[in-house]
Amino acid sequence: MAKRLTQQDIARMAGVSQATVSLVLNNRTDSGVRIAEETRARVLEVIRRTGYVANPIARRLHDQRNRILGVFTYEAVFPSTRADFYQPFLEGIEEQAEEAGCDLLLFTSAKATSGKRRIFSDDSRIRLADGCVLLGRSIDRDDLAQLVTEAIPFVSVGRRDDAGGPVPHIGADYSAAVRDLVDRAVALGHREFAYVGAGTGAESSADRLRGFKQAVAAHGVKGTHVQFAGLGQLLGAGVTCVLSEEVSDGAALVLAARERGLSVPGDLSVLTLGAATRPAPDDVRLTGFRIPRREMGRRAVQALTEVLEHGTTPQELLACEFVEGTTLGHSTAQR
Amino acid sequence: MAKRLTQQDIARMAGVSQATVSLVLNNRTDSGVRIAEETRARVLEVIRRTGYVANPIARRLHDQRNRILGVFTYEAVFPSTRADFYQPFLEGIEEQAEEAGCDLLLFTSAKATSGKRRIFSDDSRIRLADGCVLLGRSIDRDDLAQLVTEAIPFVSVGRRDDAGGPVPHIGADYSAAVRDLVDRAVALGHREFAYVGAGTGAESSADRLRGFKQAVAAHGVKGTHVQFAGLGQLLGAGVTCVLSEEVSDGAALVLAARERGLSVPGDLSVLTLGAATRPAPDDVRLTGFRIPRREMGRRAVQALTEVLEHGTTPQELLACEFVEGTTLGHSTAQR
DNA sequence: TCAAGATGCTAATTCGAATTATTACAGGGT
DNA sequence: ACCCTGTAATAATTCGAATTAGCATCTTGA
Repeated sequence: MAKRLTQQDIARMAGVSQATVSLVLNNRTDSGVRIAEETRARVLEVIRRTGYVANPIARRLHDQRNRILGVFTYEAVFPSTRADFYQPFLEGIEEQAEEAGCDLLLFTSAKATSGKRRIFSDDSRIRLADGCVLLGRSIDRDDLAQLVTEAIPFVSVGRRDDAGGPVPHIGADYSAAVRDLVDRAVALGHREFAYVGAGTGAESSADRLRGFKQAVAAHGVKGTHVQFAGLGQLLGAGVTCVLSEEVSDGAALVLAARERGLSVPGDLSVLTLGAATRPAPDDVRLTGFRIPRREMGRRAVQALTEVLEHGTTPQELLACEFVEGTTLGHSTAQR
Repeated sequence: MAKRLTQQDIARMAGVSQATVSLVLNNRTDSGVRIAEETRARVLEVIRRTGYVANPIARRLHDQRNRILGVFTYEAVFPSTRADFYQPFLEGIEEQAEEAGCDLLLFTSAKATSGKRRIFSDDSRIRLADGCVLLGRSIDRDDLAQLVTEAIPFVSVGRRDDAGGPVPHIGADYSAAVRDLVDRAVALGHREFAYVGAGTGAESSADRLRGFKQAVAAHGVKGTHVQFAGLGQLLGAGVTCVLSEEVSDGAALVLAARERGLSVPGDLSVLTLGAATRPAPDDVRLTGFRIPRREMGRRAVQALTEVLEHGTTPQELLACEFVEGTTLGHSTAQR
């Protein structure tokens, strides 16, 4: 196995110094650098003959930039059970990284005792990358705080509360999206709402519930929040419009209603708030909104670039697009 | 932007020399190297506090080991149109990398003029990783040859012909899998076969066709090869069993036959050879074989480890598993 | 003829970590 | 006082390329 050629080798063959080879290679013609045409040709000829290519490692060492962007997730991203959730984000991330000429480093080595990955373990490799994109429904508070205090350049995909300082993020404006849904439902005559879902824990859940509460307050209508809900309780409470955090829960409600001989949206409207931690049946076309996952991925990488270049703390919420399904209709409840 | 910490910085903080930090970091306790427990603890404490991680670039410049494995594909892997193909491979790769404690570097930066990625461009970053897994139906011959001549540690997922030397690979034994299918069909009375598909170009295609030709020759039965085939031509030629390289083509043949009022496998048997470059309808349960994609990914990473440790050139073909569908039956052709 | 200026190239340094050779210092034995 | 042996840490060098300062050499112009 022939050892890889170095600039020193080329220099010897061309009878010049290593510095000259470097200058010729980088075509440096600017201030104070001059190489005789004859010499330049001679060096280029040797390079051509040998097929020499500069060692990118050495080059990067000098440039102080690895052009590597890290992607951290608490779990493997490729298994098909996770793919539905991660893929759109990663698609955007990959796209933008490609545009920026950066490679993506997946922190597959991050393994903790419990099986779940941790950003900071005994031998954290997070700093391998120039910066890092964080992906996941919720992110460990301590990890976040440490990222902030250690001033590691990173951007979270998804809004995050402060953790010992503002957390750079590109999120989805769930709050506005939910308000919009309530607005539409109110316009269709609905006055009795229910929010089904955690509404707490992850920021994304809290944001949705907050939007819900703001909207019902603004319209002066009735809105209740339940973590889990059977169809019976909801109907018994006089609810005419249900907002379900989880897509699959919403779909289940629709199916349950139909089994009871009820019409959706004739007797009950069901809206979904886009959370898809579980696979959902695709035969129910729920009305709700689309989370701009791919765009979030793209913007996160762009934001990370800004962090790296200017040390800023970008925070942005992207709008969710209304999705016209078949599960929102006029309220039929008597006033 | 906060500059990245160096060993020098750690050394200053701990009141020792850079060399000491390096020794502590690498836990060097072998011949002639001694660090007092007290000093070691002090250094480790600073490292822990700062979250310092060695610059992979510098590290790699000196020796060669990052615990970073590269993954090269000629196209983006996350878009949903590609995901079906890449995902199972990547799942295996990720799994094994996690086990090996390595991070994965996706070469998203590799961009060429034509839009299609190239392994070796002006500024190839392939050497950033310890080694590299190559993924794709077909891989550029020149790229392969250069990998071999430059002695870059890599393993191809999928068998590859020699390219200026043997190419390390973990492939699927398409040849044997196709022979097995023909064997089964012959046992059911089939004597007139047709192979539909490229049968050339990518090694995976050539292997399938080769297996087909070997099998029909061994059984002394009739076998023709057509790139594309209409159902009419096949039936007109007396074919009773069709082997379709592409899953979607096979499915299309089945649907076409049924539209003509023919029974599959009553009047015609259709086998698929597992190539899935296009999405296929999932309502046709084709008989054929399963390509062990995930296992190939796993083995490829294992093989890469061997390459890195022993400089070997592993070549292995994994068996494909027979898939009992509903499209292979007894031949009804008169003898 | 000599200083000023242009030209062409190279020596030396830098990047960050790993490694080898070497130094500094303690205590023990004679 | 002297040498010897451990012990603990550091100085110096290496990897390959990029860059800056600077050294020769050759023209000019007065």
